[in-house]
Amino acid sequence: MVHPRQDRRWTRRKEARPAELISAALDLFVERGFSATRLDDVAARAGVSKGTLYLYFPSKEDLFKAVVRGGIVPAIERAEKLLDEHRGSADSLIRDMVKAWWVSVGSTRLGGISKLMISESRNFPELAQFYYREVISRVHRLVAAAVQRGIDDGEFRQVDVDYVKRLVIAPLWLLTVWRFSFDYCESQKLDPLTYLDSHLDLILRGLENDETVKVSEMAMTNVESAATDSIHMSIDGGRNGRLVKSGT
Amino acid sequence: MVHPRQDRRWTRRKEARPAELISAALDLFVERGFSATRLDDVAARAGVSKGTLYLYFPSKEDLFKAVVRGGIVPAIERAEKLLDEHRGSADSLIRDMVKAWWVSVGSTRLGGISKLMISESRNFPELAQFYYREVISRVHRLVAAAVQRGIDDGEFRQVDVDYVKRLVIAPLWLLTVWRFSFDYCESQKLDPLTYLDSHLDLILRGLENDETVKVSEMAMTNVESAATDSIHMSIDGGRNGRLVKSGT
DNA sequence: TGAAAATGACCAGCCAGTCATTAATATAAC
DNA sequence: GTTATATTAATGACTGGCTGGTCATTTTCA
Repeated sequence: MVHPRQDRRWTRRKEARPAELISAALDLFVERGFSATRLDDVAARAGVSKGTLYLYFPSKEDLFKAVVRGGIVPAIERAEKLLDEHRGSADSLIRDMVKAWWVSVGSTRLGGISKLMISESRNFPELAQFYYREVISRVHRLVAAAVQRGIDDGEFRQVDVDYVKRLVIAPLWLLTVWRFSFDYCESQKLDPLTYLDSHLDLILRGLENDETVKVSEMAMTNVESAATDSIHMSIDGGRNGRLVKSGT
Repeated sequence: MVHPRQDRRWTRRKEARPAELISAALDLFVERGFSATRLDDVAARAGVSKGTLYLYFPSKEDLFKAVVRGGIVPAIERAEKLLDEHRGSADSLIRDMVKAWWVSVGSTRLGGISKLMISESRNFPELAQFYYREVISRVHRLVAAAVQRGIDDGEFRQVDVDYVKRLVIAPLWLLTVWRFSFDYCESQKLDPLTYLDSHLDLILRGLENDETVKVSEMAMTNVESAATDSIHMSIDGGRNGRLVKSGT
């Protein structure tokens, strides 16, 4: 049996094709949007012809689904694992989750998919539902669980997690969308890590189970001191676990 | 001189056309996106033929610019006036601004323009720059000024307004984008006003100039009381001025 | 009756998806 | 090893539908 690659240095074989096509498609979808992406261009970027593309994906929409499935879903699975295994304060859990998101999605090409889905959801409802089911609802569940844990542990005050989960996510969403739309319009660039840090500080401070308020109110009326250990802990928790400021 | 409308009940005359076309275009752009909107449809919705549309707008892109200019810019001007004329805490100023945004943009068709711009920014860079210049940068300036006022007055703690302004805006952005993309995917709808309220509570609490912490720390060490008036005011400010919960 | 406004058939170009054809590779036969 | 044959992979010219934009013609109105 003769080894398959001989005259051509590396005749590309069937197995590699789908991944190459998906990677090329991700680039172009993110760059130009779904409709504006030409399948000829996707094929060309993957080094094949359009006909070949159709050997592996029955339609443009299926190609898109494959892009989402291949990129985002694994990242979510990692985050779900993080939630399960995390030991420590809800504060640090949320910080870790945001950091993980930035490393594996936000700062990469995958970040562009959020924007892509926003853009195309109306015109491709089936795609939107797919994305909602496979991505958004899972992320929501993840964040809600983290916030709920904080409430149960008395670390956060009582809030409606269905709303708060969105408030935790919103700035992340904006960050990716921004990077893929108006970023280049802005002369003075913002630093993503500082931005995420500000967000975490602000929102976690907002969530703090604020015994301190009661203390100060009591102080105003009569009593001079009260148990403040737990507060102090949560305040401290709001300071540590910062994102490391290194890569872009 | 015979009055112009006679046989036809209200023969529409030149002056009304641009506004009618812009309104129809807004509907369709928001609903379908820029590329997917057919000029035939825009014309039909405005009750004219495509040829007529071209009498008033030289191209699809110009029509789009007119839509943005006509809808958003006036709303921003009102907000700028609000900033100038507002007397009171920065807390209530921000609440008022968010409320005004909801009433005149967020809850209306205009909200769809944000999503539209996100979607099309890459394919129409000139449009994106126009929008950035005329809308985004002005909104940023507006919010930054409000936050800065709070800092200057000692109501908010020292924060980097360039980042915080984005954190104030992000949930609003997400809300409109959501309404025009994934809203229908979700069985249990979220109430926009509760959402905005949660956001304001959380972020304004996060911004509070937290003398209380110092007070409690001091209480733990030695001193028994301190000036807490300003804190109390800001805490109170965090409770009043809520959005009225009536219309959708 | 003439000017202004409106029309809609038409064109040119674009692109997702198809398929008859060609190239590459595996298997068989000698 | 080599030739013959079968099978699988890849190609790219083609098509059918669509739509931004045009313009010769018709309608409206002063």
